Amino acid sequence: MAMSRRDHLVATAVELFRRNGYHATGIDRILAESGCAKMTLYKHFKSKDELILAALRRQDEQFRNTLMRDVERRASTPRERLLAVFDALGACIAEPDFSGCMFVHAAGEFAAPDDPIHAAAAEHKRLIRGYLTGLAGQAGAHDAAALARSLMLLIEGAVAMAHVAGNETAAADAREAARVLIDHALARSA
Amino acid sequence: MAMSRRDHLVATAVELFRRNGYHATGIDRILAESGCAKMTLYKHFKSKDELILAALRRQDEQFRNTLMRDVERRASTPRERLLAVFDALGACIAEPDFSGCMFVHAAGEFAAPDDPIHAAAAEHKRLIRGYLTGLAGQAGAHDAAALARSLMLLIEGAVAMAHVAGNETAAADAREAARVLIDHALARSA
DNA sequence: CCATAAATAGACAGACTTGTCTGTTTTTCA
DNA sequence: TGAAAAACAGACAAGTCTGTCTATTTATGG
Repeated sequence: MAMSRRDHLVATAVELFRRNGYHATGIDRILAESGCAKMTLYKHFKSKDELILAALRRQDEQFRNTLMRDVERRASTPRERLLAVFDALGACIAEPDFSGCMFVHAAGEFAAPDDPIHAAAAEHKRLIRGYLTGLAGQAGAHDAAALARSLMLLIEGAVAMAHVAGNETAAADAREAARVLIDHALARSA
Repeated sequence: MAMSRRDHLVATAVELFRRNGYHATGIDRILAESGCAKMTLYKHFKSKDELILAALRRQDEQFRNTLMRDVERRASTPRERLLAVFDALGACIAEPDFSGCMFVHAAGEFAAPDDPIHAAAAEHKRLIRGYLTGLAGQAGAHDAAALARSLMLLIEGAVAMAHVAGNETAAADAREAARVLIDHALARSA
């Protein structure tokens, strides 16, 4: 089954927003790249901001699904899965067109916390953190939420340093630090 | 001594770029806010991009000076100073107009790694990391660079999570994780 | 005090932006 | 096949953007 015109538009938008930013990516560019007409876009979306929101929602779902599938494929025990998150992260960062976290960039370009776009980015981060909290709980951490929060910092930091500073070792650094924090959290809980 | 017209322009640009992003902040807004004429701007800077570069350079210097002064004031031993970095970070995040890292946002809006603006952001991160490496070395870490890289991830992650997701505990979480990583690194080196 | 430099206001060009409108063509589906 | 829906191309409006230009006013330093 072929992608609907709407989906095609959103998929193109994700790629362009991810690689070039939100304000710097014009509607016309998205239309040209996707081969859609302008009226098709404005039939499906009230405004560019709505398209941005749709792009963020799509990327949120796809990213989390890919992450969870990857992690389950890579490891079977909860503790190993916490570490496998960082292997998946490393693969993501190593991709040739890696360009940082489009949610962080969205929050940067739409800085007001009550902006729906900023709020969508915030929700994405909370969902990822929730996933980590679940894994940490399964692993037997005494304070699963605290472990998840600290691992989340390593993930966000690795993405930022890899993108901004081109730090090639970011994911590996994060994995090693995560191992120490996980061991510490699980030892304390035992 | 009053600020030169040029410095005033750059200081205003820093504030507006930091709070509202780069593409979203127009030249006219900067001029209105600073009370400068357009020709004054274009006498001092060849283009908006040059003004952005000057703003990043100014913020880099000011941020690192403030950080180092704060850390030295807060603690005296190298190990305590590594932790004090996170106290300074907490104060920075708690400020009412905190709006994330303008270098990360710059890299997001100017994604090409060879863009001078992206390069300036990268250099800022390397300088901060270098500062941490120095402190880690003084603290006696066996692999000072590795400890600095992991602490850097916590810092970047805390800034991102505080800004994107409004995570109030980010700095405290980062500090606690840093304590574990520092203890681990110093124990291994002893 | 006067000459030189710097900063000013404001118009202007040209390109680019989002979003609307019209009319035609294609697709879909019954 | 034929009617209804969807997508199409492209012009257009109204606004914004950066950057240039001119002409006037303000500072400054010898």
